[in-house]
Parts: sequence; structure tokens; C-alpha cells
Amino acid sequence: MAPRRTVKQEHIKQESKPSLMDSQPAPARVIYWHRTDLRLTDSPALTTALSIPNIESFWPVWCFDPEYVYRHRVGLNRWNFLLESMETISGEYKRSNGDQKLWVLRGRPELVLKRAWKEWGVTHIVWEKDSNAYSKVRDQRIKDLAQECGVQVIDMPGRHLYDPDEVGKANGGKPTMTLHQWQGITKKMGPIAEPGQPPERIPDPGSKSLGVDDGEAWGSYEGEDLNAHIRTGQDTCFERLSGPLEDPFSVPTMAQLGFPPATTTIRGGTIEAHLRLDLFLSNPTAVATFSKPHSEPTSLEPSTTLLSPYIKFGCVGVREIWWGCQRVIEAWRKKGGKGETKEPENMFGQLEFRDMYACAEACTPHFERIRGNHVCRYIDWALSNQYDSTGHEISPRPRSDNEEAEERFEAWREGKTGFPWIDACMRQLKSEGWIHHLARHSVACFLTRGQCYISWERGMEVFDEWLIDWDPASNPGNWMWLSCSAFFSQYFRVYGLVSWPQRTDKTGALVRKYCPELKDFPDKYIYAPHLAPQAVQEKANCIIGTDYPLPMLDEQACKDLCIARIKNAYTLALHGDAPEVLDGSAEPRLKALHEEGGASKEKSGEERGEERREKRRKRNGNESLDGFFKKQKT
DNA sequence: ACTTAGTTGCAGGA
DNA sequence: TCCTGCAACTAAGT
Repeated sequence: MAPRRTVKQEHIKQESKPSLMDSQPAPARVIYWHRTDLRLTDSPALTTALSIPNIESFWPVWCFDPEYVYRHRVGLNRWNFLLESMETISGEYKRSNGDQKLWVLRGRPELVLKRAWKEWGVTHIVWEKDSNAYSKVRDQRIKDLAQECGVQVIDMPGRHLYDPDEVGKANGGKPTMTLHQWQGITKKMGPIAEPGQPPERIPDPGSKSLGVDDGEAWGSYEGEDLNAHIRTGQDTCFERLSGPLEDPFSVPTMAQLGFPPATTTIRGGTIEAHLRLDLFLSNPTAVATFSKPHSEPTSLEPSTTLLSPYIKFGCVGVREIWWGCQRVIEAWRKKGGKGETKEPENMFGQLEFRDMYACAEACTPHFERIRGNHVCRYIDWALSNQYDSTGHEISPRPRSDNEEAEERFEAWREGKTGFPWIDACMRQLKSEGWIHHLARHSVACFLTRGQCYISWERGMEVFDEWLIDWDPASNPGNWMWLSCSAFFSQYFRVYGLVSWPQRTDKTGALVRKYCPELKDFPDKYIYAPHLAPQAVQEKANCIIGTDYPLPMLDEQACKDLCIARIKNAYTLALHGDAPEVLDGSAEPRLKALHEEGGASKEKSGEERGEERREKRRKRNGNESLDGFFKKQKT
């Protein structure tokens, strides 16, 4: 590997000190590289870029990387949201300066940026800092290249409330694992910055040509195309570095990428983002009394703000949300508002959790997997990643000999588990690219520690592909949380597949929408249609086992088994970086614990589970799955 | 060694 | 909409 060269970042103010002769600084030709921030508001990096003295030319640029299209499995809905957000900001630039737009360079950043620097005589490149593992590697490559080419790099934090790397540093290089810890550290780091003013004026671009354009945009990528399964035909996106001749530097379309149209109803872009934020802020009581745990995952219209996709693509800045809420709540207090919610369940807490995960990710190698991840508890999940003797993940991934787990995973992914609540959530996720936070909890718990005992790595990958608001830190973080692998450990608290959705919606509206084959079942059976008598199934025109699957497992029995096994894993007390995990000896040891009867010397987990089931049967005087009938008013 | 808190469990009861 | 018992986790504080 080539030695890393660090690019010294000098603060603009220092650089703009008047020279000896008090003459104008040399003309600056500046590229602003958009990556995580498709907005003009609340962008410290963009503000910094525009404050460079004596700007002669300015190009807001997006590098559309074909390698990214190949290597990352990104669902249609997220691609679509990205393209819409790019179109929107391009329009915003044009509105500010008729000669401006988002200059989309189609090719690997190393290739197209180097070309642009050379052709356009670029002196500075500025971007918003991104602290996740993938971005750090990419950005370091560009920094090295920039130094070689004599281009000055300025990267500024702004994606989070506090720079995750700085928070980690202040925590002794350790990841923040609780919100309290994160709060304690950031308290000493000063208040959260207020959002800056959006730019008044965007300077003109200079050259509008990349020179010779010989279609080398694909670069030298060789490997598996992870998006092959969603491509419809010939890609035309990367035929030329500067895009189609008739519309150079334009934002690609789904068709150019070889993708069919998206299915989501969620529209991208900074304008939509600000409409959503303003809508939320226009109801001060809702802002001041926001409580995530009490919002409704069963709601047809999102019961939360739906700001997450916009935060993910930087269509809105976190400081705008933070201070917008502060402003509204302050006014609400003055008017005598009552019942204000506190952290962590209020809006501020939600933003803080996002920061906490970002810091945890920035300080944890292999945060997105079990092996080598020192914060992640080792549990012998089915279908977990497999590695060869050199520590590389085996690719392509072989089908496990645990056929039952493979089938359960497939059913979970496709929304065919036979549990309407789970199936509705998974189908909504696939078609909309978004489900409520607590719905994510429910399906994640079910797949991992609740019932299926399947690795969170598998579930995380499905979310990677389908979520529009996918975040490289929050997604693995939340999967570890829900699987009791890190952050959370109360594995005996398991979401019910009937009781949990029933808590907020007895009518099953979400199920009726996303599992339409069940739409004519009475409320009583909507979350457990297999319990409906034959006559009811016939009347609903849906025979369970034929038109809709039977439950693929026994909820209660699997739950008891999972709890017993996780208890054993906790007794073993190994993390992803333990030598036993790396050399493969952890798995047989834990399996032996399961066989022996585990943590409890007298009784095996299975026996304890059986005991609990027995008790429950006595209480209910019926089959465990029938328990929910008792609550129904007839 | 003990207590307490931890965004988001369930069932049953007032 | 609150409470309790369930069987019981970790981390931080006393």
C-alpha cells in the first residue's frame, strides 16, 4: 500500500491574511464536491467554500461513481430519491445563478476529479466531511491525489451535531455506547452551532468542458455487479464522463442507469425536505411533546416526521432541525404549553442517537459485521457471515446447510412469514423504502433474537438495500441494538407479533393495505388469520395455507428457545474480536453450552422455556397462540 | 456489594 | 393511562 500522505488543512481565514504587498490573493477556482449534503442551507462546508477569497470560478460537483453502482446493492427507491435530490439542488443552483447547476461527472472520483482539476485549473476542492469507514478510505485517496496535483483540500464537519471523530477522540478513542455517555462528552464541546445563512450568490463556473471525453468512465472495475438483479437493459449512464452530448453534466435518469421506475411515493430533494420540516414545526405542541416510543408504527400515514431520508441525503441540515425545534418549543413554553417531553424520547434525543451511532461507527473497526467487531457480542446466529482461513468473507456467499434458516430468512425478506404484521412491514419496506422506526424494531427482533435466531448481518443487508434513509452507522447500530449484540441487552423483552401491533391499531389497517389478500378478515383475526374458523376464512375469501401462508414457526416456542440460547451466549461472554471467534472455536463451545443445558445448571433453557409455556397454558387454559382471544371484546 | 437507570415487552389489573 | 410481576441484562454510580 502506498504511504499515506496527509494534506495539511489550513483554515481559510489564515490563508486569506493580506500578503506583504496587500495585493489580491491569486484567483481561486473552486470545486465544491457534494456527497452527503444535497442542500444549500446549513452547510458549513459550502459556506467555507464560498468564503474563499477571490473566487474566479466555482463548480458544485457530483461524482457519479460506476463502481458504487456495481458494488453496492442499493434499491430502486434509494437510487430514485438520490436522483431527485440531485435534480432539485441543481435547480436551486440554477435559480441562484442562471449559468450554474450541479455538475455531474460520471466516473470514479479519482478519475473525474483529476480530469476536472487539470482541465479547469482548479485550486481548491471543498467537501463536507464524512466519518464512516468507507468514506474515510475514499476521501484519503482523493486527498493524496490532490496533494500530488497541487490542489488544496478543505473538508469541514457538518453532517452531524458534533464531528463523530472529535467525540470519539474526547472519549479516549472509544465508541460512545450509551446516549448518556455521548451527552456527557458533547456537553464539554460547546453548544451546537446554529445553522448558517444560505449563500446569497453563487459565483459563475469557468470551463464547461472536460476536454477529450473518450468513454473511460467505467474505469477498470472487475467484479460482481450487485445490482444486476434490478437492471432492465443496457446502461447508458457511463458512456461519457460528462454525460449525454445533448445535455452535458446532467443528472442521470433511472433509465440511463438501467433501472426500472421506483415504487416509492416518497419524493426526494431539499425543497420537499424543508416543506416536511416546516410542516412539523407548524405544530408546536407536536414538536414539544414528540415522543418516539409512543408514536404509532401501525399508522398508514407516518406518525413521525419522515425526515430521515432527507437527513440521510443531506437535503436538510441537522442544525436546522435542532434549532427549528428549539425555537418553536421556546415560543410554546412562553404561551404556557404543558407536557413537554425530554430526551431521549423527544426530537433532540433522536438526533443525538444518530450522532451516538456515528461516533460508535467511527471508533469501531468492522462495525457492520460480527467478526472483528469489538463492541458486538458473539452469538451463534444462523446464516452469519462465513470467512476463509485468511479472514476474507467467502464470496459468493454459499447457501447454508441450515435449510430451515434459509427458508425463514427468505420468507422474512419477501413478507411471507404467515405473520401479517411482519409481512405487512416487510412489504411496505420493499415498496416504499421506509417503515416506522418501531416497525423496524419489530421485524428485526423477530428475525434475530425474538424468533428466527438468524444473524443481524443478514437483516442489516436487506435494510441496506431497501431503506431510502439507510445510514452506515445507524443501520448496523440499530441491528446490534435489536439483536442484543450491543447497546441493549434485555433479550427477554420480545415484541409480540399480535400484541405489539394491536397496542396501537386493533383494526390492522397496515396489514389490510400491504397484505391485501387478508383485507376482508374481521379485526379479531387480522393479526392471526390462521386462527380464524374455516367459515370466516371462506367469507374473507382467503384460505390460510393456500392464499396466505400459515405461520412459519411457533412464536412462543421459538421465543423461549432464542432466549435460552442468548442467555448461553451471554454466559460465554465473547465479542467479535475474541480469539475464539476469529479462530472459529467459539461456535462449537457455545453449541456445547446449548446441549449441556446452558447457564442454569439444573435446567436447560429449553426446559425452562417449556416450564414457562406450561405455566402460560395453565393461566390461559388454552393453546399459547390463542392467548389473544381473551382480550377481544365479542 | 449494592442500587439504579436504561428511548420503544407482555399480560393482567385498576 | 397508569401500575405490578415476570425473570433478569449491563453500566454507572454509591
